[in-house]
Amino acid sequence: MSNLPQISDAEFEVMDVIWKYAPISTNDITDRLSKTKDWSPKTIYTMLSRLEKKGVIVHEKESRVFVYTPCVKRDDYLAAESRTLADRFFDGAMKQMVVSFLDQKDLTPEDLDELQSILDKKRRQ
Amino acid sequence: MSNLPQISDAEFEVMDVIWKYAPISTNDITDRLSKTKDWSPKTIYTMLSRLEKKGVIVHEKESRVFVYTPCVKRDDYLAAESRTLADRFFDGAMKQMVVSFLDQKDLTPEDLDELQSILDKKRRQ
DNA sequence: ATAATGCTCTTACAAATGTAAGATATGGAG
DNA sequence: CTCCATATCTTACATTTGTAAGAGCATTAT
Repeated sequence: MSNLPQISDAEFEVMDVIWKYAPISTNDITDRLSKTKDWSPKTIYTMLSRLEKKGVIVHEKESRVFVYTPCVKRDDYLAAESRTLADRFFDGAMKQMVVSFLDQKDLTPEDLDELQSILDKKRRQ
Repeated sequence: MSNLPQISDAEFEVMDVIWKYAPISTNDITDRLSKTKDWSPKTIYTMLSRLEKKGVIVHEKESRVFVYTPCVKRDDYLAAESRTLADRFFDGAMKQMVVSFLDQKDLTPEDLDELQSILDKKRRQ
């Protein structure tokens, strides 16, 4: 589980639906995705094969359709991606990265308050 | 500055040297990179052209060699990348992302203490 | 039983990326 | 003034990604 394969932007979108709704059939996947994306079902099928080839999802035949399940956890992916970001920008120092995020404009004072209390709890554990 | 072009993994490595040492000549770039990477100088030259075509660096001719300077800030890139990550994994909520980072194993109790005090300072501002 | 429908499989093709070789131009050595 | 070293420019080619069309096969409607 430590060496997750690279998945592309478009593949991620598909993956994300699977993470949310698995086990989920091809048709349900295309239905969900067509709400936000303008992709042909054929395109989505290509993504599914590629994801399966990369080993991050598997399918089972349920009656006559395919039903997909992820083989890697979303959290593991997130962890891998954040480590990559930390490696690139902070020489691997997670803490430094978090510090830099605290500086970013996206956080309101209320957010900071909330973070503070979460941190408090966490330190007490 | 809001719409930064996509730069690839390999391009990023080159970019990072330029961010650190600009203004820097082609040769100095290849020298620096050859310490960590096993790339032909030709390969690095290709990266440089692509980065320049993408508009993230510029060069000046200094006597007979090229000297490169970035046109985008590393911090802006970091901000863009972290926003992308937050969009993907937390529907754009930076705060949620920071919270999830606090949960990650990479942070020691000392890190947490330090974060706490940084947060304290920031909230007081 | 056969045709139509609708899944899945195979193939396609352009753009981006990783990786670099060969061609060309130019400043400095002789 | 000519040649060479070396830096830059052009071209190349395999792989990955975005995007999908067409072929093949199985199930259902007639």
